[in-house]
Amino acid sequence: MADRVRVRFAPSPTGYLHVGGARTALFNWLFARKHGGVFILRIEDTDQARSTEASVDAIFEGMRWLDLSWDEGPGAAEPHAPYFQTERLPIYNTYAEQLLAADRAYRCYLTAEELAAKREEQSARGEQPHYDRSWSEAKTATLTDAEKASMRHVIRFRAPAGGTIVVKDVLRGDVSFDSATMVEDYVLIKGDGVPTYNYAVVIDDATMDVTHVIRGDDHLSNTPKQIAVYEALGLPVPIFCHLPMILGADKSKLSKRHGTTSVQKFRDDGFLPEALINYLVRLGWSHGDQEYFTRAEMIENFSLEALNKSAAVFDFAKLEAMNMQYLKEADRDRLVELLAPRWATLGLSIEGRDRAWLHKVVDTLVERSRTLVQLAEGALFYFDVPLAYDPAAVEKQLTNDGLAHLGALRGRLAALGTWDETSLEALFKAYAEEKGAKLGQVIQPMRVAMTGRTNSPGMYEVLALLGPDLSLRRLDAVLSGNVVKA
RNA sequence: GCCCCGAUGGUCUAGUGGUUAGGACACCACCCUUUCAAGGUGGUAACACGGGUUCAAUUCCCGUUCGGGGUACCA
Repeated sequence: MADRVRVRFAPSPTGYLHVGGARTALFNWLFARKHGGVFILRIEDTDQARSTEASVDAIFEGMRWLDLSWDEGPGAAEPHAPYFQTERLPIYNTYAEQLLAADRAYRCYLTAEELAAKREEQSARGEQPHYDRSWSEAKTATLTDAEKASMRHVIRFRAPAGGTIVVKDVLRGDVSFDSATMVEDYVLIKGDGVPTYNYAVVIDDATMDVTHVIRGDDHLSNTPKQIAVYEALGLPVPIFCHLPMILGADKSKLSKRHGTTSVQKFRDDGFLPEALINYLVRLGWSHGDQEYFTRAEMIENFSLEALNKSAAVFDFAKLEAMNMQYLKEADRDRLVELLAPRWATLGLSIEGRDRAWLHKVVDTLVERSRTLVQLAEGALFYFDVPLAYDPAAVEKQLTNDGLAHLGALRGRLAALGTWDETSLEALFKAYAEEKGAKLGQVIQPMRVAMTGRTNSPGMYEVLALLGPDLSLRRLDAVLSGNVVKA
């Protein structure tokens, strides 16, 4: 076995990149980086019916977005090519032949229908459905060579007669399984010549010199089956680390019905990749009380031993809170870049807009937005577009009194020499004092006139960013009753 | 059914054979305040249960309960 750490992420391309998979990839990636090891990406596409090319692309795209680069695999170095299981069929066959020759595997000519029928009978008799090992002995003698060659069959593993198989797991310690009950004569190569997961994963990890298998908890129970194959082949067994699962609010395995689980969807929903990564790394791993980590800090402090053993419930609210913190600290130019296409979809163009103006717009919105979506939508009123006035806001603030204030303010604003926050603040305060009104009584109607809503960033900064022209036009529209509610 | 894993506030978690059981999110209150946020301060809230071991168990052991996973020609 290689003395250098070699780990892998081996997703099945049967959908988008799931956050659970992303976290598994992240832990593998961190472990590799921490130990100067190699991070491999392998595509487990043996499920012909469900695997799609689009999913493969989604995995690449998701990994790249999260900045989880792989050292070996598609598009990277390929010393152990190929990295798609469906392209490795000859390799699985070579080892299967070896197993066959050593009588650690045998061909089973039972058809899927016959198998199903037997299972049904067993259930009817109150037994647990199981393969009865009917082809375990040299029954092939009853078949001619021609028949053997032409008949569709599977290759089954000849499970060890008995004994205990111990899975050495970094997190759970030594987990013992009784091989008599846990390892049956399971299918290695399916009737269509494609290997099953439990077999392919062994051959791949062994031939790719994987030293540590870091994967989801759901694979722990299958590990003894895999170890039995390593042993039958005399291959070195890697070190295992089974990660706790990620659950939904109802404590069942996290799935679509609990909310977003696709990495791409999180991106589309306006999350920053570093926020998702930071949230994910804290799901099952911790370093004291620290909540926020830079990539360098994660690598620096990561260790398998510090992983948590119990499953974790995915908390969307906490992810959002983290995203807001990352949004606040994000480079403003980068945010503008990310926002531009979103604004474009909303019909807003930043063409010709001053960079400083855009930065200021983002500044006023960033601490009241949990996602880029909220940020993009929240900026609508800053652009010269017709506003959709919130009916409740209009009713509450554009009253006779409110309108009267706005009317009185109109002239003063038009006459304002320097249109900036300081001057605007002075103007409003002087006016309110003069009228003996509370600031809120004059600012709230103004807010509704300028933004169509009762809540917004500070009024002075909003007006300053709107500029005198647009501000006055909106004021006039409201004063003339030209208000479109929505 | 059988096998395996797990259990600290609602959620993510820190932690210890003797602690006022700590932090974060969420929630509540107050402060700030032109609204909404953000920010600040404070608060409600947890060691699943039963047995052991021990001077002392949240911590170690066993059992129970509950949760999760596996038991495919899915991965």
